[in-house]
Amino acid sequence: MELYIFNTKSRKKEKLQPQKPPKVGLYTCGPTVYDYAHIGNMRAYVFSDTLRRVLEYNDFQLHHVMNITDVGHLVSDADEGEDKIVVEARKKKKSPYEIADFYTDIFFRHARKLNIKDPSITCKATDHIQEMIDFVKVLVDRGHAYEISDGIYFDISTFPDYGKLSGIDLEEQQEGARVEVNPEKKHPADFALWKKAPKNHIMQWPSPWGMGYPGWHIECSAMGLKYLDGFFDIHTGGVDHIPIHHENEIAQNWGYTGTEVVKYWMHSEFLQVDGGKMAKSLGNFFTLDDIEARGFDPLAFRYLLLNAHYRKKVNFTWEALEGAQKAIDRLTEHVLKFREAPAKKGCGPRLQKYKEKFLEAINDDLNVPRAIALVWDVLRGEEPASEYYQFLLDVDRVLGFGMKDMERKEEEISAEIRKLIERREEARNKRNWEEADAIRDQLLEKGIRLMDTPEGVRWERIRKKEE
RNA sequence: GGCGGCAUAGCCAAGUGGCUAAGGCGGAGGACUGCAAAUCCUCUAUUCCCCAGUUCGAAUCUGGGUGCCGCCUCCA
Repeated sequence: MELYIFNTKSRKKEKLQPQKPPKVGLYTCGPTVYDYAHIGNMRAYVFSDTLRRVLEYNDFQLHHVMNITDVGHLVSDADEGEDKIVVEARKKKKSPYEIADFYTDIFFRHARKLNIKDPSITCKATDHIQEMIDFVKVLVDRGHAYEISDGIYFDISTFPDYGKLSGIDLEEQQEGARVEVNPEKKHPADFALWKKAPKNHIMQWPSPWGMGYPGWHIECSAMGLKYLDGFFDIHTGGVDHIPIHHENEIAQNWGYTGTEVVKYWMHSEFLQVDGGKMAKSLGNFFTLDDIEARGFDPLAFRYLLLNAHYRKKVNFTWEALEGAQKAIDRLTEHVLKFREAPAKKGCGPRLQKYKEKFLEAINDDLNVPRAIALVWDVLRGEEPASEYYQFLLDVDRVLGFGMKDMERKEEEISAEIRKLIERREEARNKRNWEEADAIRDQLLEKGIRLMDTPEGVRWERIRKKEE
């Protein structure tokens, strides 16, 4: 079975042919850790996680590298700005390293709640300053970079293919439309490889060009080349990275190696909220903690994301999340039924069909929504049998809903509620329906829903209505 | 100003030339139940933003229109 993925560079689905099969080197542009990662950020990582899971499902040997950007992101203006982490540190009166560690921890906590697997290697920019300096030195030596008063810049005029990835024609770009261009730069699109630090800049390191700190794109090149042994089979990121960040990476990689080191570029689309951009100023800026605070399961959010293709914008609404939560709750119920089911003869051929269709879906540029539909076909269309349960566990290697560990929600209930449930049982035994129903309503008010099953009463906590 | 994307049922969304337009949520009806809940069954887009065209055949291709969104700053 062949795996096809959409390559941003060619704008086509291409058959995956890694340089050294069965190995696949995957690089993911990781988080900038000066603030909370929001649910839009998390979409990008659910995407790269899905990609790696699909690769693993196809028996590729995965080598997955992700960076942690803990330095070098300017506040606003490209030339006059200040490191975002530094600003944050100043505000909170902590060291930049403490700030970065704090948000890194939260990022991984959120990632794990979403069943995002840890990359093989996670690398921090601040741990690779020397590699970046060496990289820049080579670019300077080869004439791809030049020095001006505030730093070392890449000379894009030395790279004829600049703009190819995003299809940008440099001549037609409105130069400095939103940013003032440093007049010392040879071309407005020349970008910083190394910045000279003012004295009060907290994070700075010695370099051949004096004290300073690395430019914004160099870390991915330096660390990626180091940990992926000189070649990226696949490089992922959000679509916002295409025009600047990845374009610049390509340029500097080419300047450094004289060749293209990334074969497939893959980019995930944005998550929108209520059909528009998510922004702090609009008050629709959410983190996974917000989702949990409203009583939702992080995996409901995972379901919501996986229910849409990674190259399509997905519209986040609380109503949609409600639907996703319901879906995953029911999925859980079904999975449990299948787990408890005995073996059954004769499901082999049908099972085979499902397996083929599943592989066909995910290998068609990660069409996970189609794969999920298939799971429902099994859950709703087949008699529970252990063979199907094995199939579910198998596909869950890609979907990552944690089916193996799914359990009915058995949350803690207070003694008071337990007592009410018991009193209702007594009333029911006496066929005192009025009292029993009254207690049931009372419990519902408290967010407890009762279900009288043949095996006795069951209960579950329900989410309180929004607002 | 430049570039790009999208428009499929109340909501979230698959599908990109040809059997009956996936799936989930919601809704309706039925079974079950003391009544419910949960579960199960059935139904829920004669039609894919509009108009014109190509074609034996289009949600899918082409042209035009409308609407929405994003990017052009180191935001995934």
